[in-house]
Amino acid sequence: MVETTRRQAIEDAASTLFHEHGYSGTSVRDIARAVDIQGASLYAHVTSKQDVLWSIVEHTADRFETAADDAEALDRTLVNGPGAHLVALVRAHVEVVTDDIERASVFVHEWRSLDRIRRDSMARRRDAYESRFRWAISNGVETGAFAPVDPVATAAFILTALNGLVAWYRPSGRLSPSAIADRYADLALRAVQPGDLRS
Amino acid sequence: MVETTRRQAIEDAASTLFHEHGYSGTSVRDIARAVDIQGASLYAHVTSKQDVLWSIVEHTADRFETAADDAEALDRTLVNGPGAHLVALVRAHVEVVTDDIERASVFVHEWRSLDRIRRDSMARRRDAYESRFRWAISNGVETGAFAPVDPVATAAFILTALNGLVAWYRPSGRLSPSAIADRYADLALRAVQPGDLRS
DNA sequence: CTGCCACCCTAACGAGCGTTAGTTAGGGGG
DNA sequence: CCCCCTAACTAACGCTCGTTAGGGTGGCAG
Repeated sequence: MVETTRRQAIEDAASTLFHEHGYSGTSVRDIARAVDIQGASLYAHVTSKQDVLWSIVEHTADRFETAADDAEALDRTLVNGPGAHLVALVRAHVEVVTDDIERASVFVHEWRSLDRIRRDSMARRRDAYESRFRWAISNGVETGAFAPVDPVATAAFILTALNGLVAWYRPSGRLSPSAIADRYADLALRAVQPGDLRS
Repeated sequence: MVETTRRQAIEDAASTLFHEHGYSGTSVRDIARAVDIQGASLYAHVTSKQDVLWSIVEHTADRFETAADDAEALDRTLVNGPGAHLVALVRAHVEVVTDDIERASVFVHEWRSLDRIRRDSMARRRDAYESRFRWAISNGVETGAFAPVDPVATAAFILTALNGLVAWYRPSGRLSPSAIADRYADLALRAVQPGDLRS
């Protein structure tokens, strides 16, 4: 990662540490040490520890939303059907996560450490994001393209599976990001596939 | 929750607080306050904060393993086929989570806060547990009962979806534990169902 | 040469951390 | 009546926390 600004280097270091030890488990001096600076010197670049967390979380929220926007725009749901729509959302999500697990992990787990106002605003954005999945699913259910699954539970199931990537994905692992995207898109699509179950 | 011993009350309170604010985000004095005691007085019942976490995590690990044991014993895999096996594992997991989300949540998220030795031992147990899912899946793939999915990625997908329950399940929510178990078992089974995908 | 600005330093603040030590109050059994 | 046990207390330890204040240095623009 080639840093352009000091501020960016700090956020990168903070992302790594928040990912590994959580927000509460990371001290300002830990972050400073990672960029070879005294703890107090951080405050020349940053207004507070909260501010660093917020910056990471908000930026990552933007990335997820933009990726979903692009996927939906490119895919033109109405033309390609609900299956393609769901697959596009899944692939977009996997790509954002694997492109920067550390920030994605902070986004997924540490938003609870935001102060009340910011946490509430982030909760709304997360809910709106989840609604895209709910809508894609209920749309497929209504048209008969999908099995008659519960859209809310199904969206939660799929989305938490996608977010679970942050717990096990490693760039050096066996599966490349695109291989994971393939498998996860396949699993998500199968999960809503119509037909009687052979148990 | 009717407490029998003081120690149990402390672990209950700690589970709630660890669930809400994480291990690092919870102080010994926070736990003490929740049971109406001075911070230092906790140490009459507990040897350290780590010890409380370990106790919660280990006990919950036992519960997951026992539930899976029972499910497999009751289901007699070889008789009922891989689909029933996978469904039994999924239902057992959902039941443990919904029976005590707070402890389950601590188990899922806070095991990283254990000291090295205990964390390593817990990592091994988690891996062994995940292997049950991998085995059930690869077994189904080999016999042709399931689609030719990647057992490792699929087990991770399903298991992280199940663990994701701790992020959204509330006892007062719309769906009862058994309704969730139904839906999640259905989704997991569909995800490995053979057949060409309609996208 | 001067002034500014980005950058980092040391020192310190008050609060809180996990934990130890020593003590006290109350109650049941010999 | 005394003894010990349980369960809690207060006080304090050394350390770390997030954050503020104020000062210094080096390079670039005027």
